[in-house]
Amino acid sequence: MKVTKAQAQANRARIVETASVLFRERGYDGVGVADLMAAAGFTHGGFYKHFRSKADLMAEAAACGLSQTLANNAGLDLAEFVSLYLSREHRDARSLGCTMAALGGDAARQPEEIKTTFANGIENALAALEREGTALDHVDQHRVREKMINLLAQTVGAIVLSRACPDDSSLADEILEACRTGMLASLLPTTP
Amino acid sequence: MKVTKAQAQANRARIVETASVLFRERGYDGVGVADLMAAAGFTHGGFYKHFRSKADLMAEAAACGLSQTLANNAGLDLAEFVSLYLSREHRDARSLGCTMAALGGDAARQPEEIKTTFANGIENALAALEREGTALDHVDQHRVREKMINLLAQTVGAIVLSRACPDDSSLADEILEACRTGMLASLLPTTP
DNA sequence: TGTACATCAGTGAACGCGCGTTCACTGATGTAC
DNA sequence: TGTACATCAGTGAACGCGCGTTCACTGATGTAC
Repeated sequence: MKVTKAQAQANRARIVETASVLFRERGYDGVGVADLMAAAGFTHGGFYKHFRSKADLMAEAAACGLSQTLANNAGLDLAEFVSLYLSREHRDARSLGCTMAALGGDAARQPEEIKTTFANGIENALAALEREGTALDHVDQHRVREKMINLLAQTVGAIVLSRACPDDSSLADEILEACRTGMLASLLPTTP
Repeated sequence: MKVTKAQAQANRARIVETASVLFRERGYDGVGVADLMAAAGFTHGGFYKHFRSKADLMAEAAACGLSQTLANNAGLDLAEFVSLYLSREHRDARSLGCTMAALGGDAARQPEEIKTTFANGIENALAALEREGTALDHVDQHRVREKMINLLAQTVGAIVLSRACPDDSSLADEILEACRTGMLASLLPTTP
């Protein structure tokens, strides 16, 4: 049952994408190689024709998820980004949402290779945010990067905390609302 | 080898405390019942004399860790809290640091019981922060809770992101610094 | 262009291992008299 | 207060199970002639 080179490459990419989704949904330890391969439409044995180990795939899936997160939010201005990111829809769609929020906590316990991947993902996210922040002329241009780090930390933290609450929890919604309100206000010119 | 009632109760408490530390260090899936009991100074068989299941212990350990976090930061004003929370020392001491930051991401994938425990922990943290925020008379008193949610989300998010970076990463330190600076500034009376 | 053969992506059984959990047992504690 | 017995926290071997990984095999693909 060999397959064309192009097909094999496409299959490999499908495994990585499937993994990036399943890991966000269930965590690195919550997805087995067999689960993963079945979800991608294969049997588990073929896994090692594509990857040296599960850890190797984890690193690739993290890179895939992080760049997908970046692409999902491309072209948004800061207010649009904050509104979408801090929506109930994003919070409830862990498997398709931000990889930093879904797996950032797990990354801390993973090998250096995965942490490096996350650091690159954070840098890329900051670069995109800084581009938008620079466009706001009422923001102190010497502090754009600092402000964008504040913004990223608060949005990621808000999603993490909101998801840690029970599904029907009013606190979960309040966290999103408070951070949305607070951050949108901080993006406006100061009106004393 | 029976043991006095008081001793048994103390042993049980030691298991819960040990668990709350190990879980923060390695995550819920990274600590086995046998590991845990050995770390607490017992053999694994006795575990089920104290707990119905590992999941039961996880909920108790979460409550223990969350209230320990609260106690650790009791009596600090907001500026002191921010400075300590966003220190490298706290970031690097996962096993003794904030449970929300260490396990908040994992809580999202845990049963409702654990999420309820986390929601209570978040509420308690907010209550403590609100008490301090109310003391600052330059803060709009109608928005104290909102501001404290912003503060908690940003501090937790900063630790999560900083820990996701490689150990020697300058980005990891930059995140802490930027959030410390930004938040301490936001706690001062506005000077336009 | 057609034929013969090597390659290798994908299959599915099997591997050792560590997990959560159970269980028969031990022996000091706590209790009944 | 002293003796006999039931209790039960803690022990350590054993359980089934699912994990990551390996392997012999299959058969279409890709290549050499």
